Parts: sequence; structure tokens; C-alpha cells
Amino acid sequence: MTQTVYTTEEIKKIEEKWQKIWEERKIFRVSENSSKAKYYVLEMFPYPSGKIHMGHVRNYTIADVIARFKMMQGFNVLHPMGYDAFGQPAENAAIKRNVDPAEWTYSCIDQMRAELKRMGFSYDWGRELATCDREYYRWNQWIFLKMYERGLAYKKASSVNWCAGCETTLANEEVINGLCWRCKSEVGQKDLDQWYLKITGYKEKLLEDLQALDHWPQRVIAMQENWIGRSRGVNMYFQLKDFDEKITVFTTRPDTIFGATYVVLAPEHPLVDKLISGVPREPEIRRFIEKVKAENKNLRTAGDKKKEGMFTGRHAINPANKEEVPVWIADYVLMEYGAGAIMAVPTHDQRDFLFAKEHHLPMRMVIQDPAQPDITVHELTCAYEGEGLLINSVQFDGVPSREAIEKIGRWMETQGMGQMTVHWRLRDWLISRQRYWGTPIPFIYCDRCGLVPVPQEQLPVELPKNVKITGEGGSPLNHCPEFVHVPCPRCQGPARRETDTMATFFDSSWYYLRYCSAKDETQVFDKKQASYWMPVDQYIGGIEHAILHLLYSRFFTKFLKDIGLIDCDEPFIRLLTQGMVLKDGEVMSKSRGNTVDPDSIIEKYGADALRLFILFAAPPEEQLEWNDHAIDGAWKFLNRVWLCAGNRFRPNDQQVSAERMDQEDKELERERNAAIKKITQDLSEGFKFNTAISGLMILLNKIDKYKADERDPVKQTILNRAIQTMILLLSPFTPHLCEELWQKMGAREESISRAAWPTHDEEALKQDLIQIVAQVNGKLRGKFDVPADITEEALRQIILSDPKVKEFTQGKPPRKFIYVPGKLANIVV
RNA sequence: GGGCGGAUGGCGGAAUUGGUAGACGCGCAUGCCUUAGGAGCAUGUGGGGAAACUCAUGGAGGUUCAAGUCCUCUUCCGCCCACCA
Repeated sequence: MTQTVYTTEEIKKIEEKWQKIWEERKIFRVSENSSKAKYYVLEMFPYPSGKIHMGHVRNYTIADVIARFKMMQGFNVLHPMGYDAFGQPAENAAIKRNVDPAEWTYSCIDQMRAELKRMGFSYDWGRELATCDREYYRWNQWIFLKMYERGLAYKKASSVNWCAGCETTLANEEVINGLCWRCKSEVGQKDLDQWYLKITGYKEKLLEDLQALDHWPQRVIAMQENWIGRSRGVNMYFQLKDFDEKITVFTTRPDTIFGATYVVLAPEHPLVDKLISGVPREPEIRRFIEKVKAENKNLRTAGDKKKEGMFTGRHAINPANKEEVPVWIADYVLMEYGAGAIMAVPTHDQRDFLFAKEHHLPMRMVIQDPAQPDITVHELTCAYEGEGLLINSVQFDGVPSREAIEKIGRWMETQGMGQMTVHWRLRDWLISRQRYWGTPIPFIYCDRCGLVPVPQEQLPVELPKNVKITGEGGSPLNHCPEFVHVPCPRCQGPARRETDTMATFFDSSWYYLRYCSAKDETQVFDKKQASYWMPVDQYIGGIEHAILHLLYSRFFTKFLKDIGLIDCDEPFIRLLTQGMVLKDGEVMSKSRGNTVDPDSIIEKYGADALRLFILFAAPPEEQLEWNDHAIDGAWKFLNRVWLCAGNRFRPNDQQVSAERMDQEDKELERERNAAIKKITQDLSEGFKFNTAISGLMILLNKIDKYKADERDPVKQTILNRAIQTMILLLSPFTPHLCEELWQKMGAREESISRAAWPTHDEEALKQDLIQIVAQVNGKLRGKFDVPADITEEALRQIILSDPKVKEFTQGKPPRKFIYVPGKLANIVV
């Protein structure tokens, strides 16, 4: 019988067959009751749009190879999947197509699940969850109430980012260059009563613990550090002239205090009103302030915008030199950062320099630029922001600026002029959304009792059905009287429910914990099971979640540890951020119209070929350029494997001892062992799937070249062994094909994923003859096959007597002979 | 402005971490197989040169017996952050 080409029909039959077996026999179901070491592999769960795209395929294929590799290595592998199912697209669909968001979402999930199954991923489907499930979001509410108990969830009236397009508030993190991250419309400001989570309560830990995340990409750590934004500086007090109050300014550059020639307040600063009351230009100033306040905060702070400001007519005293300096108001000072007021040092801060030039404000140099020590204030064309010795700074003259930062800070503290302090960029997390398709925030407003949390036993606060979603007029739940009007849980009097829902980032901040006991209806998650599985050993997803999702998840983990529910500090030990999938040099996206539908590729080539291509084309962290030809290549390779294993494997149970092997046999055995070693290394030390696959291609090439007479049992055994090893090593990458071949070759396991990962024999890697490269003055001049155990002296004789080497040394005696054992010899003349 | 990555054949990418640059694959070329296939097999494929050789890892220097890899300067590209005081 001859096995022929691996056809589309055959591929389809085989892939469906094994997907069915995996499902029916629950091959990938796991429990924590195992003596094996655990390994938790997790990919960032998808928003269920219905269709999977190449980005998903890449993300999940990477995770699947890791999961299957670890299974075969004997780990108890948890590999779950679910859906980040709340959010605006469902509402938009509801508006556009007049469908129920829940119905729409669940039908998308069904489609998506089917597509994921067609890829052959090794998920434990028994743990599947969707964040819009009643049994999931109920625990969102439970966690929210726990946070409230601890003072970590609170309501605050504040000016918030408001997206008119989505008719909702946005977190700072969701505003990108002044535009809504989702609909790209311009974001404005609005005063609203909103729910916040006090993530700032964990800022120190969130920053410090980054240091321990050795297996996270450096840049993700840097991005989080940046976002948390710790900066050390000094709060300085500028006494106002004619008033009792002092203005506090924050600066990271106390070394420049003697050059502070004016003070600037943010327009929102609380002292502004008092200061400008009664000054001659009061109406004009008020108009200016109103104008700035109405402006979009993010546009206002755009880098290239011209700075505008006005003199208040008031003065303050520079605490260091007791000089009177004018007090200004300007749009480039933000109330949210520092003290909402700055001291301006035009000579050493470029923004202050431009502002001072524009408004003819005084300047004084206090740090000497070593490159042009004699330059005067009038000759300056830009601020000097570098280091140097202090000048015009009384007792600090001559002190290097770096030292002066510390010295002046301490001096001001002892003089009561200021206080050394630390400022953070991280803000509390605005969680309220005026949206329907999200988790209802479990609170009730009672005229008599005030804000009342919904009692635990009344959870979940269910999202009502049949709510009219128009996309207009704020929160849809507001227009749903049976939801809004409820009795107060405390006094039973008439009360109103909170109608805001939670931002979906809340849902995704703890789903990895829920997977540990996904079906538990009695608690948020089972403590014992979570402590068995957590933390996640390997997390995989896109770089776009480097800040928000990962920071929030870290925050939740720390909180849940503090209330005694888990025992780990950090949720994700290792993080792999996979690169984007490009086509024609651009990111694949619907709007660009350059997508390749995974389904159509599976249809033609099968899931295995798609998986193989996507892993082979680039290292996982790098961008991947889609290539129609290369997928053909992946299929070609699988076809060769199919033909090789199908036609050349002949069952026999001959034992072969090393003495009976000839040169070719030993050679193939060596290649087999080398492949095991290389591929195991590539998968263990970082995830070098591309080179692991090239190693498999090399092994197949060697097997193809190996001539074995079918009637020679020794050769057949060696051939069989090589083929079996190849199939085992290939199986995490292309599981369907390998399951089929493994079974044909007489598998004892139910699934190849239960077979043991092969190990190599270091002895078999040894060679009798090795190649030594000879160099003369560092240039390659010859190659010599010599016995592996050759001495340096013997090698030296061989090389130096070689005619070609002689030609290049021109008979001169070597000045130096450098020998790198087993590799290379360099003759220096 | 700050931070983090990159730059190697026609293309995707390798290179044991200082030791044969271009593994493996795609593409291309020439044959073979007459079982006409998304085949398969063989050979070749960085540039120059008939060859011996020689030049080549964005550019310029340097360290070294030896540099894609280390150091200094520089150009270009990508991503993230940013009136953050």
C-alpha cells in the first residue's frame, strides 16, 4: 500500500476526526488533583466579534505549542479559553441591527468557538467562560463590593473625559491624543458623579514589584514605570504678597530655585479666584480662564500648541532669595499634576524660556553651561537644561547641579521653605460607564440611607432584558423603570439603583482566577484550586495591553491577596508579547482591507499548515509578514512528512545495539538525537519556534537521504525510530497530522499529547571525525577532518604541513597558534 | 524631548553569545521522472572574477589572533510615552 499526496480532502477528514476525539474523550480536561507539577498557559482572551483573525491565530498557536510541549514533558497543564464579552460593539450592533446585545454576543461566541476548534487548540473547554455570563459578572459585583468595604471603590464628582460619540465617560487610559480610543471622536470634559477604583493605593507596590518580573519584556516594564510615573522633587512655598496664603509649587529641579523669576498657576488652581478678585484686568482674566477650561484637556496639552497666559497683577516671594516675582496663570500648567502650580526658570527650562520671551518676563542664569561658560542671558537662544556648576545662587555657587538638587532640597526643608516629596503620575481608575452592555454597579441610592451597597445575598444585580438601546441620552438603564425603582435594602423605602455599568477592563482583571474553578457557583473562585494553579506561568498577548490590562490585573491580584483569597503577589510570571501580523508591510486590519481570513486558509491547506507557517515565518515577538507562497511551503513540508511516515515506516520490534550499526546508521541516530536536543532547547529557552521547525526540516531531509533496505531489520528499526521521533517532536506544532501518523504507527496512547517528550543521548552525538577550520591571520584558509580526540600538537603538524596553509604563511614560522578545541585554529604570522 | 527595539542575499529569517556569515524555508534557474501533480527528485543560487582569489552584515572609526556580535561616533526605520514642572 502506498500513501499518496496529503490532499485537501484527507486533511479535512483527519483534522475533523482528531478534533472530535479530543472533544469526546476530553483529552485536555485537567484537574488540580494531580501529582504532576502544574503549568498554567494563558492567552489574552478575545472579544467575541464572531470571526477570528490572523492575530488571534498567531497568539493562540504560540500558546498551544507551549501547552502541548509542556504536557508531553509531564506537566499538568491548564490551558483555558473564554470571551471578554461585555462592551460597546454589542451595543452598536444592537443599535444598527436592532438585535438584543446578549443574543448577538452569544451567537458570536458560538461562531468563534467553532473557529477556535477548527484550529485544534488544546483547550480545557470545561472551563470556558464569558464575562457577560450571569455567573461571571455576579462576581465582578462581589469584588466591587469587597473593594468598597476596603475603601478602594468610591464615588467622586469630577471633571471627566467625555466622549460625545460614545456618550460615555472614558478613563485617561482610553483617551489617545485627545481622541476616543474606540470611535476616534474628540473627547471633551464634563462634570459628573463617577465611580473610581483607588489603584493609587497600590502605586508603590505596583512600581516596586516590577523589578521582580524578570521574564517580562523590558519595554513593558518600562511602559508601566512610565505610566506609574514616580518623580522625586520638592514642594516649595511661595508666600503671596498682600495675602496670608502661600502658593505651593512642585519641582524636580530645586537646584534652579535662585533662577525662579515668576510663578505660574493652573487656571483651575483654587487660589486663582481670590487672587484676581478686584484686579484691574479681572474680567479679561476670567474670560481667559473660562476659555481654557472649555478646551479639551488633551488638546490643551498637545506638545506644539502655543502657550497662552496672563499676569494676575499679584506677586509672591521666592523663598530662596526673598525676591518678589510676578504670579501668572497659563494653560500649560495642569491642575492634575504636582501642585497645580510651578516656579518658572526660563534659563533652564525650555517651556518657561519660550513663555518668558513671549511675555517679556525676567530671566537669570543659575547653572553654567560648561560648553559656553561666558554666555549671558541676552545671548541665550534656548534654555540650558543640562548639568553644570551653580552661579548666582549665593552660598550654593560652585556646587555641581546634580549635588545641588539634594543639598538645596535639604536646606529648604531645614529653613521651612519647602518639603522634599514624591509625586506620582498614576491616577485613580474611573470605572463608571453610561452604557448598557456591562456589569451593573451594585449600589442603591436611598433618600433616607444614602448610598447603600446591594447585600451579597442579592447578587447578582441582573442586567435587565428588553432595554431599548438607542445610543442617545446617556445610560440606557436610566430609561428602564423596573430596574431603577427598587426598595432600599436597609429601610425598605423607595430607592433608586445605580444605572452605570463597569468598564470592561474590570471583567478582564481577574478572569485568569475564575478559570481555576470556572463552574463554581458558590464563590468568586475556589481558594485551594486557585492556589494550586496560580500564578499563570506563561501569559501571551498583544503589546497593546502592556499598560492598562496588565496593570489592572496586577492591582486586582494584590488586592485579592490582601483580602486573603490568593497567595501570589503577581498574576503572570512570564509574559510574551507577540508581534503583529502584516500584509504588504502594513498591519492587517479590516479598515485597510488587507486581511487574510484564517478560515479560507484552513479550508485549503488545513489548520496544521497554517499553524506551521505562522510559527516558522518569524520569531514570536517580531512582526510577521504574511506570504501566500510560504504557506504553500508549510504544506509541502507536511506532505513530505505524510509520505515519509506513511510509506517508509514498517512495524518491527528489532532491538539494535550500537555494534551492529554502520556509519550511515550512526549518522542518522546522531541526527535524531541532535534534533531532540535542539528542539527541546529552542522550546525551553525562549520560544524559538522558527528555528525548532528548521531543525525538524533538517531531520526530515536526513531521513529522506537515509537508504534502508526493507529486509534489513537493523536499518528498518533505526529508520522507524527516526520517524517516530520526528512525529513526536512535530506534534505540538501540527497536532492533527501527527496524531494520525502516530496512530498509524501503532500508538499506545489515546493521544500523542499523552506520549512522553523524547530525550536525547549525549553519547550518540559524539563523532569520530570532526572538522577543524584553519585560519591564517584570521582568514579562512582550509578545513581538516581529524579524529575527535586529536591533540593540539598533532593538529598543528597537520595544518602547518598543508601546502595551502604554507602558501599563505609564506614559509614564515607562526608567531602564535591559537586553538579553539573542536572548532578552529588560527595561525598568526 | 524621553524610553525601548531594529537595520544581515530578490524575500522571511539563522549564526553555538567573540570563532567557517547567510542554517531552514520562500522565490528563481537547469535537468530528471512521461504516474501531468498544490507533485516528487537532483543540482545550483550574496556581489565581482575564467580561476586562484576577493569584497560583503546601514555608515565611519576602534579593541582583538579573530567582530554581524564588544566600544565610540553617525544615519535611517519602527513602537510606546510626553507642556509631567
